Amino acid sequence: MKRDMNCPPFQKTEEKIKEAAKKVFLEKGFDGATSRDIAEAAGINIALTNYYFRSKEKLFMNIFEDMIHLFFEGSVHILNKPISLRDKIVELIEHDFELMKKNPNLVIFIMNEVHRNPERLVKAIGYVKQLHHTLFKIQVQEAIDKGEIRPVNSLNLMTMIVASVQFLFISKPMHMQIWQMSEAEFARFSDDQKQLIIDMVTSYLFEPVKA
Amino acid sequence: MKRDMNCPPFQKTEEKIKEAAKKVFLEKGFDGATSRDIAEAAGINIALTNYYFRSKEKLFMNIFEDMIHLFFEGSVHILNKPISLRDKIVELIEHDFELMKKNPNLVIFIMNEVHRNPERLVKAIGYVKQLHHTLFKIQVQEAIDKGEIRPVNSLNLMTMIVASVQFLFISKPMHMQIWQMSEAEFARFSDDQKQLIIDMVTSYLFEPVKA
DNA sequence: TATTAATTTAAATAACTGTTTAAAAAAACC
DNA sequence: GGTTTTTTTAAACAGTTATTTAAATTAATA
Repeated sequence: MKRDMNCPPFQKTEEKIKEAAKKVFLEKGFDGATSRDIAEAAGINIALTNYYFRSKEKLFMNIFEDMIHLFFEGSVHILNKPISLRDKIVELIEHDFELMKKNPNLVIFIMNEVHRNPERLVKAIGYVKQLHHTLFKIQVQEAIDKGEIRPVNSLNLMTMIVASVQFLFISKPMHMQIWQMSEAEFARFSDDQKQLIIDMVTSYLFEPVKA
Repeated sequence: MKRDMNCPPFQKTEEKIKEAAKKVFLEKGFDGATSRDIAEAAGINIALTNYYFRSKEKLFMNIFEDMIHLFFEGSVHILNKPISLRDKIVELIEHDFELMKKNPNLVIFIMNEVHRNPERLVKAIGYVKQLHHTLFKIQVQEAIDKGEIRPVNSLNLMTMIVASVQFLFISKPMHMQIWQMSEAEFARFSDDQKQLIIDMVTSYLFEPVKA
């Protein structure tokens, strides 16, 4: 007879595997991670990963989709919030920063896996189509028309913003190695960087220029 | 008796292997690339990679060091050129852009391998210590003291610049997928992005602000 | 409690990994 | 031309890979 899917044992192991797999995949990537790595990190038998997820590839895609979701959902939400353009830009930067602080190797993981296998993104993407038409895009165009900000393509602007934030965390290991930074020093450097980004972007856009 | 190391056959195979290995490693990374991949790409027997480079790890490090060198040498040179700060910033951005155009997956390769194994950077780094004291750093400080530019930490400024350029190419596969760009469209988008970076950075630094 | 289903285990699978071997081929040297 | 050295090859190596099997254990059900 069928088993109640809500009882602890089932959920617990499957969740344990997912958590372990997320950790290992984010650290080592798909190619660098082995089924045994994941099983060991989860403290379970190797066969269980395939019992619950059928294959390494399926387990990976499960987590990859979660990560893509985590990567985009917050930003998409903010891009469509009914707030001023200035506030929106600041909120975008600060949200992205917090996301990166909590998940330091989320970006390098996603970028590397998409680089290795772009087709995977197609399977996981779906709702990201919402990026094509956002309130942000409209607001930028309106602000330009009213002469409130300098003329700028909204996609270029958006790329500039996320580049500044996300590259910092992609290059974190390199920065720490080259400049001999501790975690605390990098955190301080990050905060300075965040402030510079906000300052530079808002100044560039909104500050009136001397004739 | 010893063989003349300058005659064609020796150089040719070793160079063939290096070229193939560079291609494969840059595409798939250390974990994703196999000895057989490289041998096949070079059109040679598998045993030859170990005959010439002793191990996959040694072959990788050989190429990794080249790539680190390629990654830094141009920028370090420009950072120390005796030209104006404004010209230097523009030249830095344009040089990095050209480098990325010619080697689209150089940055994601380096960032990912350093992320996977930071100790490797120590072995390959050496001369990058030159980054610590550059003419650029002095110039920024002088310009601040003279009130010619806004006060800004030179490392933060430098990071901002390379982030904008390099992130674009790290995220190239993602951009092309999400926005359904062709290579040509991405190239155009890149150029717009480059112009925005130059415009934003120089405006922010040099433009006098209305009281 | 007996039975049925779900979960976990150890062991084995076949394919693939980096690396080595020993013999063959090519080149260099006298 | 004959000998020695260097280069290339096919084959095998031992270890690891993802995945499967079939048996053992646990939990659920009636």
